[in-house]
Amino acid sequence: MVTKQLKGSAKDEADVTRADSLAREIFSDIANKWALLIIEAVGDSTLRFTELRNEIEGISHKMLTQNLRLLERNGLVERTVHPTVPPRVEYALTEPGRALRATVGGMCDWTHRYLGAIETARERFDSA
Amino acid sequence: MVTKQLKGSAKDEADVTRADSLAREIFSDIANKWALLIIEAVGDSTLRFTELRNEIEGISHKMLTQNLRLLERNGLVERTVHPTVPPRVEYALTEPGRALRATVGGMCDWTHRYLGAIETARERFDSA
DNA sequence: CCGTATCCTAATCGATACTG
DNA sequence: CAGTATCGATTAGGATACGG
Repeated sequence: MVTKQLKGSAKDEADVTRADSLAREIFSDIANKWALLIIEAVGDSTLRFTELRNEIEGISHKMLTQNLRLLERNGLVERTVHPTVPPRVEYALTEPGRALRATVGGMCDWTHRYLGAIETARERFDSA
Repeated sequence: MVTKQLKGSAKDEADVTRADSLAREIFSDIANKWALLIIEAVGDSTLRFTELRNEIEGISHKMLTQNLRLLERNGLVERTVHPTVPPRVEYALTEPGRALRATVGGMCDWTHRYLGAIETARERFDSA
């Protein structure tokens, strides 16, 4: 259960408690706008920093590096530096990254599928 | 493409541009830790405010109401007020909400599935 | 080209108190 | 019980500048 974590620490449950806490931590790392958009943007490609920046509308230099580091740390993204000058740095999804990408793709599909329904819901809500 | 939005407004592309911008807006609403955890927590149940609060470890009163409003506004969650005293307010997923829940469930499964791999990746990363 | 660091503003969040 | 409002404190995030 990702919705639960850190609970009391009866010695027998110490491990599952730790796992829950870790699960939540990972979930919190991943479940944010920029991280998910990056995963979606990389997809099956191998992209350079600047290419990613152009691919993801509105992301700042800082947010991109920050989230790429985060994804790299959690092993979702692999970073390859080509020691040329000027440097060439490429990003690609790892196996875990591609696995997550499947569900992120689902979220994107969902967004488009329900776009109209959501717009209507918003209008109803806002006029109340 | 959820990764793109607001682009230039050549009159022919005005509609798709608007749709992209809306898609991104919705995606940003939804792709946050608390919103996703709430969706996961509600699931197929009908839960009261306090039940939800207990279900989601670490969420504050404020974050819960705030995100419930957000989900309600976007038509993912249905709010039912029973005019008793004390009041009884129940939350359940709508059809769009349940559809999204499927993919959120996928994210949670993913988290548990790759827990070990991620922990290892982190250790490697942190010792560098 | 890519990354880090700094500064500064805006947004987030928790705690608390108050209403129906 | 559920919701709103307010207030500090923390953090996120953009802009900029500089180094490899």
